Amino acid sequence: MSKNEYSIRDLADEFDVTTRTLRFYEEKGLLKPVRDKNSRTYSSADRTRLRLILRGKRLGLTLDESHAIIMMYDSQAHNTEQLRTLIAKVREKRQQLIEQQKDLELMLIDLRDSEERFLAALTESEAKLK
Amino acid sequence: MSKNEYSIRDLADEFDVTTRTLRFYEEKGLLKPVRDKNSRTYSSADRTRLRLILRGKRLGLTLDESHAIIMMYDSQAHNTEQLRTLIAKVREKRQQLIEQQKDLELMLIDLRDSEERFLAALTESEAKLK
DNA sequence: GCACAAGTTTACGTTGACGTAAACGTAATT
DNA sequence: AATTACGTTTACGTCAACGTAAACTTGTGC
Repeated sequence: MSKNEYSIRDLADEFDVTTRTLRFYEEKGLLKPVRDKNSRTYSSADRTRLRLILRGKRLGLTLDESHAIIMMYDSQAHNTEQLRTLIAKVREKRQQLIEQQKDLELMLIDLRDSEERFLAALTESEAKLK
Repeated sequence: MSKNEYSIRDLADEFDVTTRTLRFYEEKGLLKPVRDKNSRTYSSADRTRLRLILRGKRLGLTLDESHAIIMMYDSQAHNTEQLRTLIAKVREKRQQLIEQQKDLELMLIDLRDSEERFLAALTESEAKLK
């Protein structure tokens, strides 16, 4: 069974963030470590949330956006109405990411093209050196 | 032949940004419109750069990062040494984007999974209503 | 028992990416 | 000639996401 309690340093080291960042995320309501008056103890749920937050950041999401996604995951929707709006939100977010995926594809194509051009220019340039 | 001169309002409207934003990008060296003392005239090259910048933003790139990419594209590398370092930069950026692509895939999987769960909960919930 | 390493809170500072307001020029319309 | 619409510069304001410094508490080794 994998460990399910972490100190602030454990997480800071594992995810290469500062302790300040972890406290900041807590202040923002993104993490909820248990407080023993002089230290924080993070659960594996906190660890998972942190992983999601940082992944979100790498994709350019704001903390608020990641927060919204996490709350969707953690949601305990009971009635059908709540479930419907929740599903709608999930679909909207997915659609946004799919759009982003297209942008990413385009930028990768551009980069592939330019790499090719520079490679061609390079062989050309080397040829001149006989 | 498509138009190749644009006013600040043309571009602002087309890309749904404010004129302030366009002036800010100019100040940062990202756009270089011709100045006729009382107005800016943007070329189609400026328009292309703006498109790249905004695409970069949607992917979470900073203006500096987009700037770097644009300079790579516009680069007039002559000797083999310049070409080599340029190719290296392009490859590095590509690799970063490929990593981002993986993150995006993971987040999409998570969202698909949660959508499925909520859909299951919804049919469950509806069943109870007989 | 005392240094010291690692934790804590409080609070001001910083950077990026613009927003916003003031104060003004220019060109077209009325 | 005056209003209106759009442009300009200068400069301070703002918000997110932390950085950083100060001042303090709490186990831990020697």
